Amino acid sequence: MVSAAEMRLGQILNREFYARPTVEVARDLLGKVLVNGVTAGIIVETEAYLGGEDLASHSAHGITDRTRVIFGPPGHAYVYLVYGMYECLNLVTEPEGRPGCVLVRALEPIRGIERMMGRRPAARRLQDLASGPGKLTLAMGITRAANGADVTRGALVVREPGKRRRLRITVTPRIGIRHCADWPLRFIIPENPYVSRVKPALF
DNA sequence: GGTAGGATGGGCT
DNA sequence: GCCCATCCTACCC
Repeated sequence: MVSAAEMRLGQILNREFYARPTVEVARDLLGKVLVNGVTAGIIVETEAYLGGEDLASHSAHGITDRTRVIFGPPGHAYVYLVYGMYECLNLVTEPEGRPGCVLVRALEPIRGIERMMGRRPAARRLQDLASGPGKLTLAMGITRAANGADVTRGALVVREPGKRRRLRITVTPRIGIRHCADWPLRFIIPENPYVSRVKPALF
């Protein structure tokens, strides 16, 4: 899926990138490269979690110890535990004070693949390494220790790919939620085999 | 190919 | 006490 030339990485996404409407950031993160230490993967699936009427968002009931990061400055990681077992990585969006974040749901692994496989013994194929929010954090070694971390510097960052490419993007409802279950807030690179699962396109 | 059910613990009412 | 932004295994076509 990815040529050797494309594995060369570009600039780290800066805070301005994240300080925008959540939906724009979610779309624009597709094709970018998530890096944590020696491991890296191309982001192929994201979901936007908004403020306001979006009751699926953790921020929907206001600021708590857990949700404080989502209201904080953009360009930071929000990592939480789901179902008592798995951790999910979000990137905080919008100007400081406004809630919003993007759930990173799937990656096409490009660097540190051996390392990722060691962390994901259940994965039988490359396609299963990081094709889901819980799988991705396991493979990349991202834990709640990274909650609140600045993703514009340090070990955990997002970079431009070496070669920019025009992407086809499909919009679908978000996965695994009860509230606002039909809102068009999931973004995928449709032909990419590392997407977590197929769901009918809306547009 | 497909899905039902269980593991497991924090957050919040 | 209930609700989960999930994943894996077993089992069934």
